[in-house]
Amino acid sequence: MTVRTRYAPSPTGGPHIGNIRTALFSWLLARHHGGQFLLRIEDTDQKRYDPAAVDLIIEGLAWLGLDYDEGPGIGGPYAPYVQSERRELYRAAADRLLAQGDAYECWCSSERLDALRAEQTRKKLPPKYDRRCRDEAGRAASRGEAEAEARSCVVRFATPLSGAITLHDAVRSDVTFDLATLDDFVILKSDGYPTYHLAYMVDDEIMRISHVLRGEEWLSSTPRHLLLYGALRFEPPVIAHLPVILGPDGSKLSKRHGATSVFEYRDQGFLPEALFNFLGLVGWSLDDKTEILSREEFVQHFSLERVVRNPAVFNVEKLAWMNGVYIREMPLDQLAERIADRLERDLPANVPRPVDRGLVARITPLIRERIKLLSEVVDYTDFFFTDELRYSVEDLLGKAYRERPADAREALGRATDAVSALDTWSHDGLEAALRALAEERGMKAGDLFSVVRVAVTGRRITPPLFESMEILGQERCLRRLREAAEKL
RNA sequence: GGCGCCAUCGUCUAGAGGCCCAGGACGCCGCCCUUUCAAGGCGGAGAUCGCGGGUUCGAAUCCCGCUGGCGCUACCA
Repeated sequence: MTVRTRYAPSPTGGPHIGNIRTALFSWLLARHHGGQFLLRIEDTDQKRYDPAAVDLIIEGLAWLGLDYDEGPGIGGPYAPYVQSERRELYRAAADRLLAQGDAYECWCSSERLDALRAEQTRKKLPPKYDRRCRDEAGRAASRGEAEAEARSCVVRFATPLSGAITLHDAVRSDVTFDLATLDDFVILKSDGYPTYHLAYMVDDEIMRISHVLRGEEWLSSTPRHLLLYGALRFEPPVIAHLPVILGPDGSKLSKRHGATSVFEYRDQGFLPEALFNFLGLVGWSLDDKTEILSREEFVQHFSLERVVRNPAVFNVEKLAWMNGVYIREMPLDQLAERIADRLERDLPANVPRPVDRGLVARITPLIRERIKLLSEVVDYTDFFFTDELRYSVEDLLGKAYRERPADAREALGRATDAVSALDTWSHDGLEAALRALAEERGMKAGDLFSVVRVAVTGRRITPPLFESMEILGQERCLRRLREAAEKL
């Protein structure tokens, strides 16, 4: 049997970190077995439909490198891959169930349903549809009312009133459900669109999906699905419910916890490689020590057996650490390219674009072990690109010269002299000259370097000073040193 | 309220009866290196394995109960 999995998001917004983890696991499973991974858009809820979402979902998958074999845009043997374009299929399935007596039309108004629910909740009873339309008489009555108001009907599945059904979940032990707790759920809405329950399985059947991976929030609706598979005579796929991803407070990860869209992480300067690695480890592990795995290693080792059952809190700090690891391990030329892209967007508007790639290439080795996120780049490097340094006198003096600005001024003056006397402008020449100066004047080398640092870069935290000065060049450094002295 | 899932350091996890008075990683704290900041090296604190009962010569690992957290309970997915 060839393994075919899919990512079937509802286009209601950008790709959520939780959904994308499910996509990642599904992709991994398919790739591990040399099978196929498909993308299918489940746009059956017109009220929440967001037309921009489909492109965002596709872009998010591409950014993470989750390529799909069939889906919108690229087609495939079971096209179309968008549910709103497949409505006759669901209608036909519903008709079959109607004909078999496994489903019935329900003409109840939403007002009646709401009132019913309210009443049940008030009495502390489980809210369930009362099956008024399940028998002929009730249905006729409801239908009369509905036609008077020109309302149409929904189709409900007729669940067995008793019995039990058990799910053999691929990551959990068997889960048994009491059918008496179920109600007759809607499979076809009054607007003619199917609900998720009907739509996904009709498509999975047609598209020959072998494994369904989804979030644990679906576990409680699985007994309905099992019933539906049976009534439709579908062979159920392997079903695996993945643990939910939690926010720091232990509730399901959502907007109020901060970033939930993969694009928010991208914009914060996370690398797709790092997010891939990190997400691959939320709910799955290789062994007792491996943290860093390449895409290929994930594909090679991934298995449903090692998916954990317990929910996981999303640990952004660890993701940031991992991002740093990826930044440090990335080949310099590749990193330089990403840094250049990032600078184009983060540098002040008056810095000419495109940024000087040669310059970026020289800077990259100086900052690569100092940054965890691409977003930190600009603060480390802006002084290479602009002469508008904004620092205060306090920054310049630092702790060492706070009480004696005159000494700082003198130090700067002597440093300027020492450095202007240099005939070769190199970092070791600079260091030798300034160390000699400190020695000669009885200054702490660190104190001297610190004033020079702020004078030349405008910042207290910078890449290595002498390398930076070498790149900046003699002329610019001298000018900045003099400007600094004038401030005192 | 009902149904269901889950339960090992703050967090992610390893652990499928003796190898565990519990291993790794992030974070945290020291020290070293050092021109700032990092990175790196070394070391440390941190979990009586939610609680209570069993089973067993022996339990984090099996069983039962409890508690807690979470999820679902829509003509949303």
